[in-house]
Amino acid sequence: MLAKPAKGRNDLVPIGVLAQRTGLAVSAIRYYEDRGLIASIRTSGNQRRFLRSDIRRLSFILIAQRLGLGLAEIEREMASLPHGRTPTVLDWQRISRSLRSEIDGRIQLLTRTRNKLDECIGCGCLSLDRCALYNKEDRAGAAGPGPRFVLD
Amino acid sequence: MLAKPAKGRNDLVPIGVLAQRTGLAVSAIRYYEDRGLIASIRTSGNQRRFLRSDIRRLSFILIAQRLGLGLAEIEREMASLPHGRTPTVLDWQRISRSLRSEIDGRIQLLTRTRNKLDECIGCGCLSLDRCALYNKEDRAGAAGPGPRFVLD
DNA sequence: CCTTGACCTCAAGTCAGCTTGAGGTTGCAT
DNA sequence: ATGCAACCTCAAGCTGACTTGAGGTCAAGG
Repeated sequence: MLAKPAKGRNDLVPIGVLAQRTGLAVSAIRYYEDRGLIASIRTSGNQRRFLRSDIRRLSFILIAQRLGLGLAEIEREMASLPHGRTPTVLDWQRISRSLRSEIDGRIQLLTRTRNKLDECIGCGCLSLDRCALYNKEDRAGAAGPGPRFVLD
Repeated sequence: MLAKPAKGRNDLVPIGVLAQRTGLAVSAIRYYEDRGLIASIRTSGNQRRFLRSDIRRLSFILIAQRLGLGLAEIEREMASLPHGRTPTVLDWQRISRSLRSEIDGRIQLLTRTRNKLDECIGCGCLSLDRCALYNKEDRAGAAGPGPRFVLD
């Protein structure tokens, strides 16, 4: 019994394993599948089986979410990572660079806001017309969409 | 009839004026009133009348939202601004400093994340166990809650 | 054989922060 | 006096990202 039918070299994993490895809830993974973010095949008993590499796909989703991307955006970004292929280093580099510039943008926005707030601290006007902090020009939300908001 | 009932020195304004001055939708202002963020009195005909100073309260809400605070948090912060009193410069300073540290935190978090991402770009591992980007330690969401998400 | 736990589907619920709609009233200018 | 914009209430809907619940199946160990 050295060459077991694919049990020792376990390529296909059930949903619970994915959940455990990623920290996601099972229901969340099913939801991602519905949304088309990951794919599965079914056993004869209709249970999902995922590729081990989907752990990486999920990791990617989690990371991207941390950066404030919504699932739709992630979906777009993921379109380039073929289902069932482990993302190569090159894939990952391309995407991380794109994420990096996302973060950069957010940091800049926040920094600008902070500077304005500093100007404002001495002022106290709170005038929508004059306040540097609140002008229509660059309303662009320091906040992004997010999964569940953990902040404390 | 020199002393008109408070018409010339228009202290009380209808909801539409608030909306126009703040850029908020009328429905949003009513919603805030329901939530207890601002208060109004009614005319004999059951229409809301707000204090002019509520423009400032609303401004404050808008600014705080931009910084990623949720209405509940804002409510808390506002508890110190008595209804119907124009926030003093001191009120505002205290609060803005508190907001400032909020922003600081967010910037730091993002910056840390960016650094980790940089480390990761050369790595490409995407391993949840090893990846600096994704560890349970400081899961704390680069994203915050937000009103409507405007990003582009 | 039986239980336990992991799995399945599908519908509905949750939270935040509003908006939309239906149906009705007020207030101000002409 | 009348017209009409601005106001009112209340209920329901929406987006995003899930969770929860009900009701059922599957696989393995004792």
